[in-house]
Amino acid sequence: MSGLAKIDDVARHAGVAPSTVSYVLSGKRAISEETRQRVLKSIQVLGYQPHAGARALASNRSNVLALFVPLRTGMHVPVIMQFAISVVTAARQFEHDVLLLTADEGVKGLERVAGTSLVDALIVMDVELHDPRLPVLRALKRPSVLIGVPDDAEGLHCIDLDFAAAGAACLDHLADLGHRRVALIGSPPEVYERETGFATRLSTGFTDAAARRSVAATTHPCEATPVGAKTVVAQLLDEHPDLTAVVVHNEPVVEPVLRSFAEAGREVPADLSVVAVCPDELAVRVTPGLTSVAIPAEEIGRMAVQAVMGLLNHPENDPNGAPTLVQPQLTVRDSTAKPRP
Amino acid sequence: MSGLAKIDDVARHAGVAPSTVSYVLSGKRAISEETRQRVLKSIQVLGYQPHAGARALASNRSNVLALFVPLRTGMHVPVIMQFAISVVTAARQFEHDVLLLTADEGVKGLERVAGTSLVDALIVMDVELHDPRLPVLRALKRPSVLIGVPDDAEGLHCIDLDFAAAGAACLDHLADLGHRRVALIGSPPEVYERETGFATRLSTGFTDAAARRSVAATTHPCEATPVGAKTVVAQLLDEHPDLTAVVVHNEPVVEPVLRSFAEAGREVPADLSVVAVCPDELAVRVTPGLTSVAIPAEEIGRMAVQAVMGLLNHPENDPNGAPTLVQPQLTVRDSTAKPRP
DNA sequence: CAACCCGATCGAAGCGGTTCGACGACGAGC
DNA sequence: GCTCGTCGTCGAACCGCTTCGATCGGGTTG
Repeated sequence: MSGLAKIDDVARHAGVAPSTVSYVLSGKRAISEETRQRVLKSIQVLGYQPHAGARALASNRSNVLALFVPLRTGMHVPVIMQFAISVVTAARQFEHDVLLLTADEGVKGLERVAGTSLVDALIVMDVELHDPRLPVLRALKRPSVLIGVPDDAEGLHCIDLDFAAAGAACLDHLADLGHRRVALIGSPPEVYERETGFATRLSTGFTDAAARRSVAATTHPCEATPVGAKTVVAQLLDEHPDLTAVVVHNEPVVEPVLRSFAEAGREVPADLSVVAVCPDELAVRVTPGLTSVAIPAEEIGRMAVQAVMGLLNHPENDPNGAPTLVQPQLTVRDSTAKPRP
Repeated sequence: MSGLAKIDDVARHAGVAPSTVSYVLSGKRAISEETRQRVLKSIQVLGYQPHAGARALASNRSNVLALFVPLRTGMHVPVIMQFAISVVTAARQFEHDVLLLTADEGVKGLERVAGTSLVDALIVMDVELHDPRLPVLRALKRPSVLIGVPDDAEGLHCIDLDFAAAGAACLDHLADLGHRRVALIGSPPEVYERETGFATRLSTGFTDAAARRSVAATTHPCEATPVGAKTVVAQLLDEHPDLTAVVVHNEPVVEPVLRSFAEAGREVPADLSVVAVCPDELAVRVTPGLTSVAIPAEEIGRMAVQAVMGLLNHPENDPNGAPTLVQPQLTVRDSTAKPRP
C-alpha cells in the first residue's frame, strides 16, 4: 500500500527477474506466453506503474512531446485549440504526453525542454516566414516538426495546409461560375506585417489564379472585429461597385461581413457569392450555408505527430524533403452562384 | 561537444565534487561564494543543463504540473485558453512546466500521470457538480487544485470566481438603477444539464438577489449561436413586455443578443439595460461599451498554481478549508441606465 | 553422441542526478 | 593548549528502470 509498487516488487510477486518484467512491458525480447501472463497479472494486482523519470533516465526517452503555441494576436483561438487537442490525442496514440510551451519564455523554452531531455521532440505552431525559433530548432539535437511553412525550410520538417492552393481553389470556383471581379477579405494587418506565411500564401495563390483566369482580384486585410468588417465592406462597395464575389479568410469576421453586405442590400448568393476559409462548423451554422475551404486542424495536428514520431523512431529515413502540404478541399454550399447576367 | 554535459563534467571542470555542483544549483547547503562563482562559470562554459529524468528520479520531483482541460461543448474556448496560458506562465515562475491533458483519455489520464510520477501535482479545469474525476483526485497521492467548485468539495482544494456573487452584483446594480423586471440569458442548456457549477451558481445568486430586492427575474438558457440569441430575445419580448434589463452570461451570444434587441427597436441603454459577464476585451469592443463582470482568468489561473505549489512545498499547513472564491468586479460602462419612468 | 543453435530468462552495469553522513580546517571559548 | 562547534566540501549510497552479455535447458544437426 504505502508507496507505489516498483518493478522489483512485481518481479518478486511474479517470481521472475526485474529485467523480465521490463521485457514483458517493452516487448523487446521474446517472453514465453506463460511468464508473460503471470507478470501481467502481478502488474495488475500490484497496480504497478513504471516511474516516468527512471524510465526516461535509463532509456533516454521521456515519452513527452513539446508543443509550442505562441498565441499571437490576430490568430483564431478556437482553431489553435483544435490543433492542440488533436496533437494531444495523436500523441497518446504513440504513448506520448504533451508539454505545453507558450511564447512568454521565448526561444529559451525550447532550449530548456530539449536541453534537459524533458521532451523527445518538438512540435512548433504558428511559424512565421522569418521565425527566430528556426535557427534554435536546427541546432537542437532533437527532431521537430513545424506547423506552418517558413521562408527557408532547409533542414526543417514542415506541414501545413496548402494555402496557395486554397486561395486558388476559391478563385477557380468563382471564376468557373463566371465571376469577373472578386475580393479577398483577409487577416488583420498585423498578421501580414508579421509575415506569417499562411495569410500571404493564400493571398498569393488567390491573386495568381486570378491572373491566370483573367479575373480582377484584390486583397483587403481586415481587423477581426465587426467594425473592421463593416469598414472593409463599405470600402469594397464604394471602390468596386462591379464586385460580385468575395472570399473571406478571417473567421471572426465571417458573420459580420455577411451582415454588412446584407445591410447594404446585397443578397447572398443572388447579388454576391461568398466563399469562406473557416471551420465547417461555422460554415454550416450561418444562413445560407457557406461554400468553404476548411482548415483541417485535426488532420494536420495528427500528421505533425506522425511525422515527429517517424523522425524519432526511424531517424535513418529522414524524409528531409519539401514541406508536406495538405491539399485543401472546397465544399460547395449555398453561398455561391453565377453572377447576374 | 558530442553529447550533453553532465554534472560530473561540470564538477571536473570546476575542480569540485559533483555534489557540490548540485548544492550550488539547489542552494540546499551553504557554498562559499568563491566556489559558487567557479561552478557557475563552468556550468555556463559547458552549457550544462541537468537531465530532467535523472533529477526527477533522485529528487522525487518532476517539476511538471498536469493541466486537465476537458473542453466540453458550450464552453467558451478563448476563456479556457486564457486560463491555460496563465497557468503555464505562473508555473514557470515556480520552475515548473505544464503537461496538457484532455478529456479523451478520461480519468485514466489522471491516474497515469500521477501514478508514473510524471507530474508533481494537478490542476483540473471545468469542474462539474458531480464530477467523476473527484474520487480519483482524492485517492491520488499528489496534491491537486480544482478550477470550479463541485457539490462536495471535501478534501479537495477549489478556486473559482464567486459566480453567485457575480449574479448578485449584476442584479443589485440593475435594482439600484430602479429596474423591476430583469432576465438572465445564460449558458446553453447542456451546460445546466451537466450541472456545471458556475452556470447554476450565477443563476442562483442572481435569483436570490432578485428575491431580496423584490425584482421579478427569470433565467433563460441560450444556445451559443446567433439563432439561439434571436430565439431567446423574441421569447423574452413576447413573454415579458415590461422587461427593462438583461444580464448575459454567455460570451458568444453577447453581440447577437444586442443585435436582436436592436432589430426589435429596443435601444441600449435607453430602452434596455444590459450587463454582460464576459472578458473586458469584448465588453469594450461593442457599442455601447458594456457594463460587465469580467472573468479574471489570468488571476484565477495564477492563484491555482500558487495554491498547488503551496500544497507541494508545505503539505503541513494544508489550508483544507472552504473553496477560495475570487470576488467579482462589476465595471459600469454605457449599457446600463435607469429605466424609463 | 558431440557440437551447435535457439528461445527464454537472469544478473549486473549503467543512466545522471540528489542527499546524507563524514571529514578537515579554522575560530571561539575556557 | 585543548575541545567543541561551524562552515564548506567530499564520497558514496541510492532513486527505479533498461539493456547487454551470459547462462541454461533442449531440440537439431552431422
